[in-house]
Amino acid sequence: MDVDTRLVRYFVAVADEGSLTRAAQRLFVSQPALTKQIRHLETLLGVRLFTRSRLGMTLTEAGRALADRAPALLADCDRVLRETKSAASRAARVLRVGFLASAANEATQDIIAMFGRLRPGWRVDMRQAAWSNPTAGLADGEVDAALLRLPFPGQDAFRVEVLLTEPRWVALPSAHPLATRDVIPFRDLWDEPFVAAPDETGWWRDYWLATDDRDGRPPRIGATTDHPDDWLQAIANGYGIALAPQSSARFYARPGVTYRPVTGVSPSQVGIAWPPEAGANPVVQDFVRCCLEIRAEPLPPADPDRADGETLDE
Amino acid sequence: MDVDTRLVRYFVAVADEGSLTRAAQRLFVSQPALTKQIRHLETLLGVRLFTRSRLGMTLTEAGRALADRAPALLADCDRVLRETKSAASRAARVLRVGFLASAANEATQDIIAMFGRLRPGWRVDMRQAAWSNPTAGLADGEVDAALLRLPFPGQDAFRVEVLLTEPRWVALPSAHPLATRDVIPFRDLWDEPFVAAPDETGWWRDYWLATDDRDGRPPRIGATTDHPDDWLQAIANGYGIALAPQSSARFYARPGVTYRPVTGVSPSQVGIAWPPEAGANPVVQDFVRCCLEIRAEPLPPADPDRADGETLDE
DNA sequence: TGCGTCTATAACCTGTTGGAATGGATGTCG
DNA sequence: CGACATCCATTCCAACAGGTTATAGACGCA
Repeated sequence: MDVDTRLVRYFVAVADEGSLTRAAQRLFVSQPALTKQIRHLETLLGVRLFTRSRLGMTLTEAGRALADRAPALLADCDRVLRETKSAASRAARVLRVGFLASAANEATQDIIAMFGRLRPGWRVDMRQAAWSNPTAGLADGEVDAALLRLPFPGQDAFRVEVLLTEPRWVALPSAHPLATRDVIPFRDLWDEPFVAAPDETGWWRDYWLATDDRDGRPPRIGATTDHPDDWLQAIANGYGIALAPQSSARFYARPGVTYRPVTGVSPSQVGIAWPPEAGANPVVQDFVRCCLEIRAEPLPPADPDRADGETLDE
Repeated sequence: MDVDTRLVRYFVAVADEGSLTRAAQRLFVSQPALTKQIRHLETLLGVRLFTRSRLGMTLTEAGRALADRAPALLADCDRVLRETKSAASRAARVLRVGFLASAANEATQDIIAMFGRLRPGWRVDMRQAAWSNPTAGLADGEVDAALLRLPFPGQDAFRVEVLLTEPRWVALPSAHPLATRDVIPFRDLWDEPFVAAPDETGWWRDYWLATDDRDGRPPRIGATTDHPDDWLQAIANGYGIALAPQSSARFYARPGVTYRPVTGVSPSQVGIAWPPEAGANPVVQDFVRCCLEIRAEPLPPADPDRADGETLDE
């Protein structure tokens, strides 16, 4: 009795949504494909999992039994695969650290340097992730730890420590009328077109559109990008504006793009996250400890440009 | 990151056997197919799981990590699917009981009758299994409990109670020279061709060939069958002889087939088995209780033919 | 009556799986 | 030393499974 975990994930999506159509778009497959797969799962088990109606798909008792147990099963599955990949990198003495562009900053090199002293012989492999991968590879075991903007989707399944908190600013085309203002209230930006992250990032996309701070009215989308370079390009080209952490003003400075402080949006946080099972991995623990130490007492700046910007968290 | 459980099972087999070739025949696939699948799993994970050599396949550290965790994962998977199927039959008020032909006997009807009084409204669905399915569907959740000959492959994963112990006899073509003897020492049968269960039953096949009682010399196979009817037919046709529980002499009497007691082979046991998770299912518990009650005090025989044969266990 | 919202079905394309045959490297035994 | 056994890898081919688009059918609602 072999069941592809994909089938189970499909099942969970349909059970969650109560509808093939909606589940299909959440999974980025066509509705007929989902129909077939769910039927396939049912014949595989010899059990009817849903009762169909015009209103959608309702779980049968058997379906309910599976829906109750499947998420834990899938999580176990993911954990085992993560542990396997982690064992491989451990054997090679490589610590894989994922990061979203906006989550790395000046402190990162200090962290790596400190880790290097703590664990000579180990190599840190920093992997930048696209925004469509909001856990930077943590979820599928591609990395042992990740520097992320908080919150991130699925955060509850991981261990997280906050490293810093900083205000969100806005990035505008330099020619934009508001670019001359010193500080911009967010509500003045409600009707501006935004450069957004791809749909499939869900939560992440909404966070950077600040949908919570718009008083319910929907954002206008001027462009969608998946990478910092495209993002800057889109803003410079005037396709739209975007919120960004304050530190982007230094890291992603570019002619044609101007950054300005914004009032009326909550600040953003950077955190270090690692999978729960890495609690048993002393190397990951050491890396996390480096992050926390650097947070507590940043190394003395080698360069005066270094010390501006972040507000330490605590 | 979706991995078919089939891939994991393949991996476990190769890890166990330390060889693609041997694992392939255990899995009843060709060796090239296995080669491809293992490579596929490796590229899927982005991790080398084995180091290849002329001596076979050796686990890498990552492979060891996976091999340590995979069996539990697969067991969880099977359990969840079993529970799903079980929920379905429970909702329909059906108790599914599997049995191997030779494990059902006169007591079975008494058990069902007793269960019927204990659980009115419930239906017992008795499902005879082929010998190629030595757990009678217990392993893949097709049944809630099973009447089996002991021991059976994978027995440790289930709860088992012994119901009766009876000697093994031999079934011969009536025209066979030995058919005139009252009792036959097993060693007189060592060189006879046997009608055996299919290869893939492994343990089960060996048990009924009594390979343990042959002093190391290999059995001769005259024919292979997967079902009682074929089995009787093969014996009647003279393709070979076979060991069988004493009670077969009554249940599988047929012109052209003669049963005789045999000395020098261990007796056979019948047991009731159920999955550990069914401990939470009172209906399964009731059925097991019926089995044990009938074992302890068989109902008074309605027919004089009924009481011969079995030796009660304890 | 026409529209929107569901699921089911049909026709089609492609990638993957599995089988048989074969190759190549390496030991082993007479 | 040569024949043979034992591994894994490769190639070629047939079958199938999974995906897509387009469309049908059922139903409630304005």
